[in-house]
Amino acid sequence: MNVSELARRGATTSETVRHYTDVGLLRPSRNPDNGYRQYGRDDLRRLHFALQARSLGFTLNDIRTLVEESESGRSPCSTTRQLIEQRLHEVEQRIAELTRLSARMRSALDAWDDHPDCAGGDERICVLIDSFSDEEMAS
Amino acid sequence: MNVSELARRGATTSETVRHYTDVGLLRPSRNPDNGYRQYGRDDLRRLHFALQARSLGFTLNDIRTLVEESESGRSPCSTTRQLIEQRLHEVEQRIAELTRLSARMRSALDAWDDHPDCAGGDERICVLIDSFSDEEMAS
DNA sequence: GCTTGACCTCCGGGTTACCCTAAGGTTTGA
DNA sequence: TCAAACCTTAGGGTAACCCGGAGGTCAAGC
Repeated sequence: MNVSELARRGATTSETVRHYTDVGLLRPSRNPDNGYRQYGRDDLRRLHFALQARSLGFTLNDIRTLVEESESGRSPCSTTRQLIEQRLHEVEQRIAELTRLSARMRSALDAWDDHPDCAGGDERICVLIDSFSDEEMAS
Repeated sequence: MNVSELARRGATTSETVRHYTDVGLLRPSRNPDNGYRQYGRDDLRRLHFALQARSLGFTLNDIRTLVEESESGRSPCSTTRQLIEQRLHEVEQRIAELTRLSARMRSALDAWDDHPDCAGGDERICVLIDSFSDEEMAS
């Protein structure tokens, strides 16, 4: 496989494949005739993994660590475990936040449709903005 | 309020406040004596809103549009509505993806603990990586 | 009155994970 | 044989910041 085929199979772009190669996540051999990168089955697996881990918010650096450790055949060391646990925890928080915020944005939008009023005075009320202005903690 | 106080009240950093100011989201006056930025109540509201909208994935550019339109006192124009609907839709998808992926990562981690085996052969099995390798679509 | 520490200003470079362009070489199909 | 569609490297650009330096300002303590 060369760049564009790996990209296609991984449902990503050639640039991303090249980038992951540059940072050492993918390790193609080179076609001696023309210098083209040549990827194998493992690269496709790594690419799949990397893309999903990226989506979970791991950095490419962390992903490289995970890949290396996974391929070493050892059990994850405690720092690696922590890395994952930590991220998983953050993802849970993130899901909760996204859920909360999107509900808020939705109702703010509905309210905005109903009264777009941004009363002219000094204490103006702009529905969309004010509904995010933490007035809920006002006792 | 000057920079650091606004930052504190918005639970963010001074750099972020300055950045939002640079891109025109916040519009402080200047203390004529020393040139310090001076923020008011509206800036705090806008800052709150901007931070939450950022967290929902809106760009600073889009946020500026939202703020301007909201403060204009008009109802959201259809493109603005679309902007929000679109983002809300993406957030829903994102929540679903994060949920799916984090469950997968969790079970991959558990499996990795159980058998760290990365069999030496050509077709090696690295639990963590392979569990993201889309083998589920293999009938 | 003077120093100290914590602010402030602007400016320019660094970060991450890419994307895009340019200038060239290669391969493939009509 | 020629064009389209690949490939290479090298470089710059992007968003939303973070960080550092050089220098001005300000409130507190001695």
